[in-house]
Amino acid sequence: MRYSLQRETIYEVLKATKSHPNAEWIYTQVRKQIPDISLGTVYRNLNSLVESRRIDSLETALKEVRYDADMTVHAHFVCDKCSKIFDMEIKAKAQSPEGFECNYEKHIYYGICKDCKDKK
Amino acid sequence: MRYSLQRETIYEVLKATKSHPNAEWIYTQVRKQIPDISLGTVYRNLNSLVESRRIDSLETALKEVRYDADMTVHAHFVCDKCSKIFDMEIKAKAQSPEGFECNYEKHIYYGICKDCKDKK
DNA sequence: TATTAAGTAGTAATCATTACTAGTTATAAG
DNA sequence: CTTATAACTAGTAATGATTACTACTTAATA
Repeated sequence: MRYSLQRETIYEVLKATKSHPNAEWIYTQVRKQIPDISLGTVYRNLNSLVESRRIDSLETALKEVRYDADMTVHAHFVCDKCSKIFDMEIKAKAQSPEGFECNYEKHIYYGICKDCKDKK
Repeated sequence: MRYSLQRETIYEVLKATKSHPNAEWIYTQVRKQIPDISLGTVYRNLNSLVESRRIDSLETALKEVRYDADMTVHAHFVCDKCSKIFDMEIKAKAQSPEGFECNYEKHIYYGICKDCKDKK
């Protein structure tokens, strides 16, 4: 894989937020630095970053794809009401079956976040 | 929610397999019992079954959506090569964070399954 | 057995994502 | 330093899984 300004900018933008954004948000942010970057480039690089395991992808209950550059092993809590995503410590641990090679793991908890519960 | 033959047939077909199939596969199977069921009906009912928590949905590394009627808490191992999905036990039970209401959880491990490793 | 709101088949529409094309550029070797 | 070339890009067109729509059907209740 060759160096590309577009890919590194995308990575830096994602690294700088804790908001677990979608591709459109990243596109908007990156355009502040590279105004003529194309949305296809954002998607292509997000995919290549996921594939090379520099970032993670996850999805909300409404099947919206979100991204996260924090690769320390942690879980996510996705609010079904406001779609906000919270980082969580890993509380559940499973073990790969004999002979299986596990490369990465995804732990997502779905429910109602504190803010949305309090609003009721 | 009213009874519907289509929904129950979809549920029974999914309940009867351990293959974690996609919507198309379920559609093909259900048509053996209800030949003129429409694909839209399958999607609509899979969504309503997920929403009412009678079934679970998960996705492969290639973003293909799969379904599972086994609602006992367990993890999944998704093979990045052959996309086959394996059930796994979860060793430690998870706990929702303070003030958060967790309704369901998803634990997915991605990697290479035994069969694909042996084939190399 | 009449009412009605939920569900359905069939088809059209959506839209997030991917594919395509002609041009650009990082990188490494001469 | 060239030069070669394969990776990458912008811009746009195409894709396809999923959803929306419409007229019709049916489960459930009184």
